[in-house]
Amino acid sequence: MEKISTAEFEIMRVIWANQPVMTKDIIEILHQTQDWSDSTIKTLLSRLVKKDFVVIDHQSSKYRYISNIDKNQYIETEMKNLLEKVCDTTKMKIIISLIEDLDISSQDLEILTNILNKKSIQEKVECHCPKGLCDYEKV
Amino acid sequence: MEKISTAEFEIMRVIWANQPVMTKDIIEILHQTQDWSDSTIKTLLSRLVKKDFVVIDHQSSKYRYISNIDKNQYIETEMKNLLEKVCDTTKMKIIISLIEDLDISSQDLEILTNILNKKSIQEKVECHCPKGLCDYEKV
DNA sequence: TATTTTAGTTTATCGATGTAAACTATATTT
DNA sequence: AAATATAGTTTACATCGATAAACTAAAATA
Repeated sequence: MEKISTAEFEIMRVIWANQPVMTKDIIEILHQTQDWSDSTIKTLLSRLVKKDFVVIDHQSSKYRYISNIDKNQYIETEMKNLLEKVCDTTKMKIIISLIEDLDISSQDLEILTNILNKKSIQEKVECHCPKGLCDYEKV
Repeated sequence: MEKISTAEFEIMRVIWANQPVMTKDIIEILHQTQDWSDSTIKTLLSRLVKKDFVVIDHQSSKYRYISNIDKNQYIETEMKNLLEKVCDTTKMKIIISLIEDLDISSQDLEILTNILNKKSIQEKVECHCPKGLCDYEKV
């Protein structure tokens, strides 16, 4: 999958939060946090369009940008990719560490509890690492 | 923090799983999965040493490499960085999605349940996004 | 110790990313 | 329609990452 670079992500943030939005506004909003020239922002924006993360909404003969991917979906996918890099036996432990730092609403807790109740719990989770590439006993 | 690039990460995998390990073995193991020349592997290895992710274990006058960071710790940090990019109100929802795809052992379930029980649950989690940069109502 | 192995270093090329000036085109307003 | 504001494109350059050849150094072994 194409990736969104760090700088490009800052553009995406603005689009996600304000779409449909025009260049002028993107520039204005970013000037509050980034010390970038207008040109830089335009370059990044055009790269995002080229990568198809952003599309142009051509209503009323104006250029207004809208995102072509869901932010949370994108982050979730990236997180999944990271999780794939560790042994199956360790994934849940990492998730638990993340949860320790989060605020939880009663609603989310309920959803989570439901999922946990429905899940089939195993005595032991199997490691599926390729030979010579597992480290779970060593970490 | 310095980052481990995609290619470098493949070297780290081998080191984590086989440390202390010497270049020859790293090369041999990687040849099973990567179509890289020996040179490439050596270059990547030297960059990792330079970035201090890997150090040399100089026992018995041999070069043996060992990692200087914990793998799970590294992945966890990267995941935290990703989570920081979304609104506080959404973080837990993403984590829940991740959990849906994971196998859970009874032990991990117990740990998680304990943590959840101890956590103070809020009626609603507050959004702390900077003005004009939140999208939680729009996603 | 002379010869092989195995390692480590230097140098290089190519594509992606960060950053931006300059130039062209299209809307909007006068 | 002319003038101005806004947008979009081209070009550029420096740095970083992926990839690797070539060369040097240090172990291991014959």
